[in-house]
Amino acid sequence: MAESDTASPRERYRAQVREEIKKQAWAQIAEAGTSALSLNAIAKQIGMTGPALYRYFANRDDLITELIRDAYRSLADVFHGRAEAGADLTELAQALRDWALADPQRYLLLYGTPVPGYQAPPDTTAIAAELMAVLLDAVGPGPTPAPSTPLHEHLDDHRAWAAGHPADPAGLHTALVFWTRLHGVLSLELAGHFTGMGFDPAQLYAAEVDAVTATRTD
Amino acid sequence: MAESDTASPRERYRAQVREEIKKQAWAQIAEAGTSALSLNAIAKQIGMTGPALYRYFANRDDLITELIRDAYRSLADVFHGRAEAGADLTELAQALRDWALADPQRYLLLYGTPVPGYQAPPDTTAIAAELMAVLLDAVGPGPTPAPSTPLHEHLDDHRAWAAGHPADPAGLHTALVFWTRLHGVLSLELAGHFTGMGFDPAQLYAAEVDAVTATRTD
DNA sequence: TGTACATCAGTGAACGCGCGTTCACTGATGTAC
DNA sequence: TGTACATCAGTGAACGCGCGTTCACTGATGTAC
Repeated sequence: MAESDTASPRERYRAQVREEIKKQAWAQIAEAGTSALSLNAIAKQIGMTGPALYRYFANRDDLITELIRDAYRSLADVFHGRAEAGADLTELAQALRDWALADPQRYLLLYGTPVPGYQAPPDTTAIAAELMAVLLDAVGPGPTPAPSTPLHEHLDDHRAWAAGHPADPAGLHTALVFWTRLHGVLSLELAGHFTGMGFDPAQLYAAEVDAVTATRTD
Repeated sequence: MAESDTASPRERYRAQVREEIKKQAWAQIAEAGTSALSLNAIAKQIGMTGPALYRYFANRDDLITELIRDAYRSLADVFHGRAEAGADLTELAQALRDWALADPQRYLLLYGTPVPGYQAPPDTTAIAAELMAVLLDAVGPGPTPAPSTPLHEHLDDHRAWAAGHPADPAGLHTALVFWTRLHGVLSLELAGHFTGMGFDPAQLYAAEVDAVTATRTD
């Protein structure tokens, strides 16, 4: 930890307590969802009184914002790490699934039903854009000539979200369906909508991954 | 209304108040999500006191259950109606999208992040199975011979959820991806994850619908 | 048609609870001379 | 090395609020003779 060299003991202690608060917050979210997250309950859990938390977070929304930021950061780090190791779309998809299953509520905090009345801070959308960039890199250049569709033209006209990435329109499409199709399977699985149906969601997921990569090699 | 012939005035009044309670409940859900649904607030909104609602619903969970049931019923009715009119997968997909956009929170109540600690009653899963049956009917018989994949074999081995429907394995797959892919686009759209990206979700949805039907005509 | 009784919708008070948040304070830790 | 002062983490009491739910009750509506 590079900070511990320059940080004073007090600063290190502060950082430690902040981490403990967040850890307990995640535990609570995992148990009963984000809407049930309570500052008083967290404080009790770590042996403090409620008001003490206000030394570390301005208020409840501030804490949630930090959790969302951490979650995005965590996923972005995983993606970066895999991408630097030369991962293709299939490996990124596997990493996404592993990350989601490791902590379902963390995934749902980012991509599930939004917390009512909560507005995400601008820097989280910046990290989301970062994720998109990794995805577009992994999509890579497509076979030429890519047959153009109405959607491809539409995406080519509205590519602001690609943040200057030079992907061809078909690549933009592939990145989007990577996101939507895998989210489709994952979110229904995490919400428990497949329980009792009997089949293995992992196999459906794998087939969707194949279908996504196929949009690129057709 | 066939009931109004046999129902006593008191019974009709009861049904009327029940409807009003549910209507206000939906209004509240639309405004702040299901977790913010409050019996006292509903009562105040319709000019009653809180305890009065207990004449109509045993408790808060009971009311939510009824709302979920109504939502499933509504979607199932739409599907049945379109199917009887001979709708194909594309038209069912359009109906699904229209239904979801007409009341996003209603869609999210069924397919969004589950209410923590809430257990859906068995009869809602029965309606969900009904929806699947309509979908499998619309998928129809496929081109022969359908090339078999590992997933197809897996689905053929775990087809309990198809409730005896004679669909071929490829058809089971198509029905599943109809569900997961369209949910993928819809849920991200409803959660606001496309806002600010600039492109039109409807066009991405349409392309996904085409891709789903293509899994059947390949 | 009129009276006696039963049904039942809705009220108001109350219970116990937990929430986020503020505020004045104590006491330990760190800093400056 | 020792003393004086500043910083600041955490407490405990309090505020106002809304929640789900129960209970004994009033008063209107329906039923039976």
